[in-house]
Amino acid sequence: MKISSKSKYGTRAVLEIALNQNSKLLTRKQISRNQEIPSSYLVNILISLKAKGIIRTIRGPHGGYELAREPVDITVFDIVEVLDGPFELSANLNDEKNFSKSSTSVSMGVWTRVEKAQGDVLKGITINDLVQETRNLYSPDFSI
Amino acid sequence: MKISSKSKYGTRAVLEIALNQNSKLLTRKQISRNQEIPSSYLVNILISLKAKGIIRTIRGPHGGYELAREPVDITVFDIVEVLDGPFELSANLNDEKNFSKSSTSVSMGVWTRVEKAQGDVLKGITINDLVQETRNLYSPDFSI
DNA sequence: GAATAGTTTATCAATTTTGTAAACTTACTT
DNA sequence: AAGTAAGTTTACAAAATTGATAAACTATTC
Repeated sequence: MKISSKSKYGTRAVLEIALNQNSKLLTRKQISRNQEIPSSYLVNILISLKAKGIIRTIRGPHGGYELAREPVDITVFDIVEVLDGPFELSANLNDEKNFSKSSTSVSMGVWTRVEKAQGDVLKGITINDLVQETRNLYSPDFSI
Repeated sequence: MKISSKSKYGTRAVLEIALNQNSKLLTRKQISRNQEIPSSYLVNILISLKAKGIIRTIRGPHGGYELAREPVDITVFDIVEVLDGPFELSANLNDEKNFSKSSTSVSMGVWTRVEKAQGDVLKGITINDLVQETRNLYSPDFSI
């Protein structure tokens, strides 16, 4: 799997929405401006995130985007899988055809292990974690 | 970082050379045939591997390729770094420009952790490991 | 010096990624 | 009900990357 800028944009967009979840809906324009993501590219990303049930929308005037689940229930893996997925381990199978050859099946095991490690890291980070980290950076705890 | 088929070809090529290291040099044609890698694509891969000191060559008739280091001293990370690198963690810095913004620097931390996890897996697997695994598959130990 | 095998360089086609545009739908407001 | 602000859908296109190929070149052996 690859983590393209689409996933990076997507993660920042969801984080942006999460950071404002108590105030109001965010419009695409606001997300685009605050996170410096091309607005017409952001369209595609938001649509995908909605389709996967990560964000929710309200149309019409005063509409916008909000989270569909609690930040603690959204992992970065969820976002990356939508935007750069599918993250299935079997993806490698199509890649290296002749896996009857033992050297091929052995090397395949390497890529499988790498993907698993990636996935584990991404599954271990929730949007809530990122919100907390961001708040800590913004107003750090200056306890001596 | 992404692991393209270039790295996959490269790993199989080095493994192929390692599996034959006691017998003789392997020509590009042999590697190409045995591992089903397009010969003219393999050229580029072998050149890169040589430049990085992973393999060594002898030119002229009866020439070919051999390992430049012991299989136990070549990790898959070495190979992937040559062919899909650079694997530097700072690569993300160019990616997400405005990292003065705290949400950006927070999300960057995610990708850094993913790359680190990937790298750790790749650094933990040597060509010697792959040779052993391949031999085990080829003539397994049938102890009841 | 002829044959073999690696080297270098340049190019090209296919794919993927990134980004844009325009017509369309929904829903609020007056 | 009309106007407007928002999200939706579809299609397309530019840019970058990847995968692959070819041809001229250099070194080495016999």
